Amino acid sequence: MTTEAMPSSRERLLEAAATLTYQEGVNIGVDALCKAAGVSKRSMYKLFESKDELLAASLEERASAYATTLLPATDDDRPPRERILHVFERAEAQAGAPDFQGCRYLVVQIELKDPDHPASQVARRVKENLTAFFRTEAEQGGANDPDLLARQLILVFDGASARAGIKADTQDGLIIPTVTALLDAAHLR
Amino acid sequence: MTTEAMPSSRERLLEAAATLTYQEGVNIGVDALCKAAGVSKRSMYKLFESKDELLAASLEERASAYATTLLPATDDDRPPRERILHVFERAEAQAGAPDFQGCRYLVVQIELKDPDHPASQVARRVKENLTAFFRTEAEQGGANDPDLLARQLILVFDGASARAGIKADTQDGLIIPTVTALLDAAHLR
DNA sequence: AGCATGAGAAACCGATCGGTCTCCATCAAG
DNA sequence: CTTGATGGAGACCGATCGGTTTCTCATGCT
Repeated sequence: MTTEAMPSSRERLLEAAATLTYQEGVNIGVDALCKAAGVSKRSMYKLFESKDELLAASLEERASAYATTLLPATDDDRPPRERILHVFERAEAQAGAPDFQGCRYLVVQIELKDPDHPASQVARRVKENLTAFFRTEAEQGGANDPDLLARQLILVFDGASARAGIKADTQDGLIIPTVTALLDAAHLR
Repeated sequence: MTTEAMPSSRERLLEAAATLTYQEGVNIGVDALCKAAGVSKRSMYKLFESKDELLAASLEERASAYATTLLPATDDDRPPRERILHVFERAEAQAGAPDFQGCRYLVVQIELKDPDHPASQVARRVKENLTAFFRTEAEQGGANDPDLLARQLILVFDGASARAGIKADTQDGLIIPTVTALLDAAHLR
């Protein structure tokens, strides 16, 4: 039972990195991260090569949970249209949270302008996986141009995330009609 | 003639701030800004209250040129649909530039998470003006729900900007079909 | 009991942050 | 020529950056 109650230094660092870089930006200091995690810098630098690697690892660790949250369950046998809409319903729900600042995988790529940064590479992979899901569904659903539809959907997904992150729009009643219009235009079943 | 040849310290600072914060992020140092502008810190702090105000002023100064570039000419009497598409054609052209990093007014709001930052306020106003243009055109064009269409369009606009900024998509043949689908769905003339 | 290991606290490193201040060269008015 | 205002160069301020090192102490193994 103690296995759950006491997260390791590594887990606490990953948690603090995910939370603080999301709230404060990637320029948050190593001192602040370690203090929040209750871990000394010495220990941190034994567990991770650098701050950059810590940031990348914290994104990596959340990647599967992120996919699980957004994507329909593996035994979900609804048609592609509903499976795609499911993703946007989840996204809309997330965007409604008061502390939502936009999809972390988008934000981190914008803040770190370097595409070669380890964290940027993790973020890019996460987005590519989501796009691949859209493309597969678009093919399954017989869309006119599955690749175009997938690109349109990730475009709307990231746009909604960015707009919600800067609190430019409540998004109420915005995303679903937009996605529906695109699905209709592609004649997706 | 000398009026053009020799930009003032103020102009050089605004230019350097716009260029460097766009390329390197808002965390670029004051030293670097002043060095790039060929202006001493002493002079900079006489011309501007703070780095934050310099950043805000540099965004403000580009705002009208930004609108002029994107929006159709005042004597452009094409129907709303073409006037809206004009904006996205311009945006697509900008996104194709090799050094394009996404709309600066979006990026600056994401990087400065504080909505009260003077630069964030300038950026928000610029976006609101663009949204207002979309809404006006949507009304003129008899869209089903002009407000919804305007929100959808700015959503796509920012999404495309963000995706292009992180170089996630070339955007070739993506934006125009997407916007067209939304205009059709809204039955815009 | 003795000793190696590991980790936390914190000093320390050079660099840079935003911002202020001193020094000095320039230049125009008298 | 003298004087005073201007502004550039850059030292300087305390704070913080990412990262390293020292010191200390608790733990556990033999």
